[in-house]
Amino acid sequence: MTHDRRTRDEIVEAAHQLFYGHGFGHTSLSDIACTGKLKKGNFFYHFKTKSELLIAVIDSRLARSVALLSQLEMNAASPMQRLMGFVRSQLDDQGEVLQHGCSVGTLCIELARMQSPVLQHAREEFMLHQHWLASQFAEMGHPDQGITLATHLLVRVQGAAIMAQALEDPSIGAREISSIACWLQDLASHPACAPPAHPAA
Amino acid sequence: MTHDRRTRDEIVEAAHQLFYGHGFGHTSLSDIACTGKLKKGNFFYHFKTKSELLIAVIDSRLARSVALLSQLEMNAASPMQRLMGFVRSQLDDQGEVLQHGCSVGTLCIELARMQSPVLQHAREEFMLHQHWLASQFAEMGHPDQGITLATHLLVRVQGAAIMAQALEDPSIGAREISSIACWLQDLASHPACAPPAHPAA
DNA sequence: GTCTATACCTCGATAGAC
DNA sequence: GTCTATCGAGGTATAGAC
Repeated sequence: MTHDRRTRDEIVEAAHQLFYGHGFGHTSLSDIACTGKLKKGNFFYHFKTKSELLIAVIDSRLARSVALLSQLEMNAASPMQRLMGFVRSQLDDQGEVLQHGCSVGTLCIELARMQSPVLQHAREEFMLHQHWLASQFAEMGHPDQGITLATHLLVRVQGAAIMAQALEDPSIGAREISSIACWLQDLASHPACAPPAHPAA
Repeated sequence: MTHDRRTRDEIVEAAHQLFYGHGFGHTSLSDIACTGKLKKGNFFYHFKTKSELLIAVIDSRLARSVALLSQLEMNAASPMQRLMGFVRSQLDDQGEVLQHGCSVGTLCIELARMQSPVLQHAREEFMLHQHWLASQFAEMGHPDQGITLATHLLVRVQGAAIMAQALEDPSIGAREISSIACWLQDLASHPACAPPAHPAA
């Protein structure tokens, strides 16, 4: 039972790494088997299909995201600090995002193109981020535009991740961090009712 | 000879559509054969490998991009109008980009994950856009920051395309167009030597 | 629970008739 | 130049011994 659970988690972790680095479609069960100690034929004791394995991977990512966000809330006092903490966690020079792209974004794109029903589940991580960011913007004094501003922030983070990966230039991440910081500064100094200069509709 | 060329072009066009909509890896030669009149086994008279077909598709896309950019130069008088013309061409509500993502961005991501040598070729379209945009920014009075500003613009466009596709919400494109318009307005009203408020490093 | 062996499929690519 | 037939590799998934 417990042993069951542990090897299952090991499979999920190995799959997470490979799906992230090479994509879902281009990762075979043999690839996953190679990294671990298990043989290929044994996956189907733990998961009925490859898609079910993917769902488990997404669940594990969601749990990580929840942990990250709550850690940001504990470590940063102001909404502005929390927002910048989020941005840095995504676009850190050392992080994987600039190298492999954002795991959520790239997965969603791949699943959308495959017309996979799992897309809906993968999307939940985006929405988790979106609503957390929106609540930070609300606390900053922009309750009505929370979702809009959150989406705009995600647009920038995703765009930076793509361009950094496509052009193999991690400095794009650092530059976008600075740019976002400027934007948030502007936003914070605006009164709540006035339309903010930038991501307004 | 001429007939040769025409069926070849038809294959390239069909492949372009399918690679765009479903990705390179998830499009089989059988899929391409289904849309056209040719049988599968016949591809290899026109292309030695599937990768070679991909290169031909990229070449055709590059030609289209060149045509688009020169058309923008003809139709718009000011750099600002040209920049906005570019942004609209990418994020137009009717366009394919919001539905399928940007063809360049999604292809680069997929090829990077496959560690395909063709990535370098696919990247050329990004660089074409990047340098054209940079020259527009230079003409607007920001010659030193041309590439930086161009990259930032691409970050936003790519990000909007990803988020629109991932969340299946095309309105993200329209909102990002407005946001970029505001940013460019700000930029235009700044003197060349002063650091612009937003995408500065 | 983990292994080996294998069924069954689809893919990219080749061979050779026409 | 286009067709049919087919090969070999590699994929997901299953069966059954241990």
